Amino acid sequence: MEKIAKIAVKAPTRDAEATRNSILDAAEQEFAKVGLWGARTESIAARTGVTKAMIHYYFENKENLYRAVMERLIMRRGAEMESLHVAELSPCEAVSTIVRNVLMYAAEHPNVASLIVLEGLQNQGKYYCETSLGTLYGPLLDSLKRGMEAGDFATADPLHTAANLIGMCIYYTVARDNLKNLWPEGTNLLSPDMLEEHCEITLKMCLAALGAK
Amino acid sequence: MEKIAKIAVKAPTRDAEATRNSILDAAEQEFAKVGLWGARTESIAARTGVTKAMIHYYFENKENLYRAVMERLIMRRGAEMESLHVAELSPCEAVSTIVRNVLMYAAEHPNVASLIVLEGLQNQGKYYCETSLGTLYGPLLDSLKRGMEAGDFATADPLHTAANLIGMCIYYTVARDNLKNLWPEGTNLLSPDMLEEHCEITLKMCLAALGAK
DNA sequence: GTCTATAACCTGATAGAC
DNA sequence: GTCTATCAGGTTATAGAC
Repeated sequence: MEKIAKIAVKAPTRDAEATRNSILDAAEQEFAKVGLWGARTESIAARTGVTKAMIHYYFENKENLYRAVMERLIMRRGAEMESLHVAELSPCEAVSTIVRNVLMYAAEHPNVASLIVLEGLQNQGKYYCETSLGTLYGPLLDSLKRGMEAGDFATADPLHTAANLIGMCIYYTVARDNLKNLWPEGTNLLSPDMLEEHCEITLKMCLAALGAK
Repeated sequence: MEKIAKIAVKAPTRDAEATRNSILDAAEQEFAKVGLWGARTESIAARTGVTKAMIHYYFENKENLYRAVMERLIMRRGAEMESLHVAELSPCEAVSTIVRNVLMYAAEHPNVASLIVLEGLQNQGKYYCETSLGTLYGPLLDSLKRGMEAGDFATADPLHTAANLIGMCIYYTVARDNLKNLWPEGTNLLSPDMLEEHCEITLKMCLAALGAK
C-alpha cells in the first residue's frame, strides 16, 4: 500500500478540539478506504499532520477511534435526515425527498457510504448500534407505511421495500470503482453532470417500483 | 480480532490440487470478511489445516493469492451467467431471469458479493479486470437494450438502469448485517423463507421500475 | 498538547529438514 | 508437498522530554 504524505505541515495549534476533529477526519478517510483492520495509525497520523502519539492521547486505541468515527458519522447523517421533516409531506413526496437526499448524500460523502457498508461486511455491524438503523431508516419506513395504508403505493412490505430503495440509492456510489468500466474511460461517476443524470433516472425507477400514483 | 481455530486437523493429503483448492476456499472466506489488507495468512492457513508456508509454496505471496481468488470467482460467476442463455428469451423474461439469478446467487454465495464490493471499495477495482464487467453485466445490458428498442421498457438509459437493478439485487445480501436489525431479533435474512419473500418482492419492483409491459 | 524514541508485538516471507 | 523454525520489517502502543 502506498505511503500517504503529510497533507499540510501545519504549525502545532495546541487546540484540542481542532486536533481531535482533524484526527477524526483523517481516520474517516483511512477507515473508508481500508476498513478497521487494514487501517494504519501511522497513515492516519500522516494525513493529519500530527503524530500517531496524538491518536492514543485522544482516543486511547485504534478501536476507540473507529467507534468515534462511526458515532460522529451516524449523528451527522441522522441530523440531515431529520432536517427533511418528511412527516409533513405526502407519502409520495416524502419518499421522493428521501430517495434524492440519500442518493445525493452518499455521492457527496462517499466515505460515509463506504464506512457503513464496510462496517456490515467486516464487523457484522458490531459498531453500528441498533439505534442508528432507526435514525437512518425510520423516516423512510414511516413514509412507506403511510403510503401503503393510503393506497398510494402498490407494494405491501415496507421492510423489504425500504432495503431495496436504499440499495438503489447507494449502490451506484458504493460500487463506483467497479461500475466505472461500464462508461467510457475517464468518466467520473460522481461528477455533477453524471450525478444529476443518475439521480433523475433513479428517482423515476424508485417511484415506478413502488407503483406510485 | 478473534483467532480462528483449525477446522479440521486432517492428515496431510499430499494432493496438490486439493490443497491448492482448500487454500483458495479458505482465502475466499478470509478476504470476504476483512479484505485484502486485513487478511492474515496465518488466519487463512488455520482455516485450511495446512501451514502458511503452503500459501507461499502455491501462490508465492498474499497478493497473488488474492488475485487467484478473484479470478476463480469471476470465472465461476461468468459460467453461471452464460448458462442462463438469456439471448434466447424475450427482453422481459431475460431481465426477470437475470434479476432472480443475481439475487439468489449473491444470497447463496455471500462471500462472492462481499468480495466484489470490497474490491471496489478497498482496491478501486484494481484486481477486478475490465473483462469481468462484461461477463457480469453484458447479458443484462443486452437485454435492456433489446427491450428498450422494442418498446417493452419505459426507461431509456441501459447503464444507469443496469447499475440500479444490480444494486437492488445484491444490497440485501451485502448489507445484511446492517439491515438485520430492521427485522425481529434473530431473523436470518438469508434463510430460504426470507429469501423467497425478498426475491418475489424485488422481482416485482424491478419489473415495475422498468415500466415493463 | 505535542513531540521523539523505543518497547513489545505481529506478520509476511524464507530456509531447510523430512 | 508439507512441516518447523526463524528472520526482517512493520505496527500498535507507551514513556518521557519539551
